[in-house]
Amino acid sequence: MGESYQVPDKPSTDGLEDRWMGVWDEEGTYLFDRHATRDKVFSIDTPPPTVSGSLHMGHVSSYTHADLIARYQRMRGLAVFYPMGWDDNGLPTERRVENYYGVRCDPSLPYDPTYEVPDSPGETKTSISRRNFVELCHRLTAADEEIFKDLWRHLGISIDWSLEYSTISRHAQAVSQRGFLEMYRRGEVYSTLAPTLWDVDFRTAVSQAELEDRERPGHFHRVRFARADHDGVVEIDTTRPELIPSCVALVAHPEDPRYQPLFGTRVVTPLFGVEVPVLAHELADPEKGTGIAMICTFGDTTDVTWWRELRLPTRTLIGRDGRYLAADFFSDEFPSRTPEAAQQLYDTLQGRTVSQVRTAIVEALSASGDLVGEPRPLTHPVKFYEKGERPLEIVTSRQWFVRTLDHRADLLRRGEELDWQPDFMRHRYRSWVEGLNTDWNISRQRYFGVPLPVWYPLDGDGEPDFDHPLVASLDQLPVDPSSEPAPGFSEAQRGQPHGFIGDPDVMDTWATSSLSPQIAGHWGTDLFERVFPMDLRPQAHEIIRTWLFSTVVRSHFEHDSLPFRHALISGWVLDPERKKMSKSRGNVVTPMPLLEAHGADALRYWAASGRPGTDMALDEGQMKVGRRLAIKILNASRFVLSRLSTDVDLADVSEPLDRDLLAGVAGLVVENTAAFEAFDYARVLERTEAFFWSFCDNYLELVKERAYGESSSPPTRSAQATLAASLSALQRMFAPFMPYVTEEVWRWWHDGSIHRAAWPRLEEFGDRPEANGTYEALNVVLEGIRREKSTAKVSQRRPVSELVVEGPGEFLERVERGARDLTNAGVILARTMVEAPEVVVSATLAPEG
RNA sequence: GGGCGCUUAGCUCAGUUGGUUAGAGCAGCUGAUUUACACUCAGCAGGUCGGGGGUUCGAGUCCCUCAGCGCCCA
Repeated sequence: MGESYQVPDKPSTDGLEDRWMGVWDEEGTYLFDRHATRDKVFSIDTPPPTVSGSLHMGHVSSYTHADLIARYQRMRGLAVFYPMGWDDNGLPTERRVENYYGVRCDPSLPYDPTYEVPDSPGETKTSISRRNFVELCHRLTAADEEIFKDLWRHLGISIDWSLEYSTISRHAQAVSQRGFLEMYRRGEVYSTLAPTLWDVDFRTAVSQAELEDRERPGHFHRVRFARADHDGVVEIDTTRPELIPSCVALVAHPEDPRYQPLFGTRVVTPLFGVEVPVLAHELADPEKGTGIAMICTFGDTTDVTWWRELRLPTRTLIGRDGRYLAADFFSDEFPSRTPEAAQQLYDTLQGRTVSQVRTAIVEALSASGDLVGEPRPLTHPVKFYEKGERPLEIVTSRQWFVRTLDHRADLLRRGEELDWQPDFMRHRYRSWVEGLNTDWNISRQRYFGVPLPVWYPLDGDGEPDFDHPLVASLDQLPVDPSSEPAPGFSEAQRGQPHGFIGDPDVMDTWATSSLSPQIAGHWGTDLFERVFPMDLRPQAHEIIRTWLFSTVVRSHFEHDSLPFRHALISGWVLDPERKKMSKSRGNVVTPMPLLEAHGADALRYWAASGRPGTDMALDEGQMKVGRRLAIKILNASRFVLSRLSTDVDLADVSEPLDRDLLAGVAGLVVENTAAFEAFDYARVLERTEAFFWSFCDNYLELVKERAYGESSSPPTRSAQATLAASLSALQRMFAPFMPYVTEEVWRWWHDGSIHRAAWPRLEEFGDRPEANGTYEALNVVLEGIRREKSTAKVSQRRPVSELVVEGPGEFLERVERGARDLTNAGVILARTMVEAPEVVVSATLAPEG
């Protein structure tokens, strides 16, 4: 035999991560080939994580899943476009900056170039200018991004870091603003003054996608309205008596016989004496309360629907800070029959919060006798901003909207077109699109975001003309309308009659991240044509209605296509007791300590057991198993390679056992390839691992003497060639899962990275060996021998003085074909084969000594 | 209220189109021991596949129904 490979004496998993991470950087292992044509590219629309959030095990799991696919496709020979973005713009960052530095943004303050950040946040928040605030946002997110990047790199996520971007970068801003302008040009966005869901603490509009219902305790109050022209009263039930002064009508179902006589008549609101009509509408629920409800402007989204469809007046009470505004009960807006009393009461309410007013009104209703009975407690769903702490109010404000409702049918069709992994996730998308009830509000009254690239002309009185916005030109992007003048104007004309004002708002963060393919792919360049539509969108299921939906919307408008072909949806990581991890439960596990304790390959092993769409429990036991597998790969590779000739030849594979083993490997390759194509990475790992463990415990035990005997006889060469071919394929099939240990063992006998090596193909195995049952038959006999020895509590090396194998003729033939290896592995001194219908193995053990 | 998913060994999960006696890993128990690996190896034990009903020669798998858990939408 020729020379053998140089392998370490005592291989270890320690230090593999630092070594190979550096080598991959130096060698550019994961760099995208920018010259590859679209058919040779596999492109991934990587989720840009919110860097202001904390790192959690969900990141480890979800990004590992995507990386498994990326590594597989790279080994298939495709140029993998795998960028990384950071979502750093938006409210989460602002909130983190406010808490981290103890500051608050006050846009009315001038920029202070000498501003120094305090060492620690003070008791009360310091007000700083918008520009100072934005600078702090940049500073903190830059630091946060380094922490995230460190985890991704250690985990071995095979990102091409030259493609890194962030959603607040100038490039992303330019793309985002261009996307807006293109939609504006085509009439897909519009601005309007409309009732809008509003968070009174963050003082910004929020979109339907950011809502969540929370069960909250409340009370039903039965309130008496007097009929305007007759004696008698109408009783309504409401959970929001504080809105009585903004009541504009009562409403009941048109079919409801109790209220049909009242339709068209008028009633008078209690306490405030305002006359309002009684109207009919299908959305009134006869089952709820007394079956007749008050419509206020605005208590909830149903009020908005009624207000719009019944063309009711607006009586605004709640301001953007959640406190009661001034109201004039002597004016036409609040036409009161008893203005003095109404005004007197209302003046005590002005400036107070919603909950304070509720208490006051209930007291007043009680005193006036308009409250019927006691308030009845109930639990009901209340709409909250998902990041908010107080119920949303509805305020009237000017906002930019993307037209989604008009395109519902097209968007549903896009959802059907998309390949969902797992398939049932398509229901999430469908039910969301079917339930859309407002267009997508993309403007936010916040600071750290992409500005709307829009100005408004001022008339002679200095009033803005919102219906004729001035829009930026494409070549000036990115643009900040609050510091740059509108096209055709000078900065001196800002705020002047016949001048302009800039739109003060920024875009919703999803309005930017919905363009992640265009940002990462550099829309407008040849790169974009090479990567779009993306092949894969990996993401978590809770952002189907936000990120996935909004990306589909933008791509549908802009490119008349889906933004990606396959959506790979990850489940959640639950704590070891299968409870959802949350800060309030205090059961959140951060990845870095686990990564240090078990190693990246081990964490990836655990993550890879989570199938798409399935929640998985955090399981350190699985990580330990993963680490053991990594060590086994190391040791087995060392054993095989340390005495393996460097000039083996597959044509030398002649022994039936070897041919059978190779047939098994070839079958595994076929299965694994099909499973990976179906995104079933978990099955690939499971099967490869099972095969590999048997390979170590059975095949290696059977052939070690033959393979590493002194001679270079045909049986020895056959075993060596088989070992080389099978080890090579197994290492490569493990490579996507355990990038570090496989790189280590691969480099013992190859130049270049295993992660650039070819995924195993059937053709590698020469003349396609066919299974002949030898391996299986020998394993059955070995198992019988081992059982005898184990039962006798003796060493597995104890010789068998007499082995009797009974079984069908075909079985005995198979055993006979591997008799030499069996004799070596089982230490068999004598053997008898007996033809029989059932397989029975009995071994007489030699005496000790 | 509508929808989706899950329920298999103590734990975490496989189980492909219905087909021998339902599998794996971990944990448990019993052993082995020095040249690949103690981060090892061998063996053993452990399940009326959530309940009920149905289709079928045959059901963990298909249908109906009930229950529990989780989630999505309204």
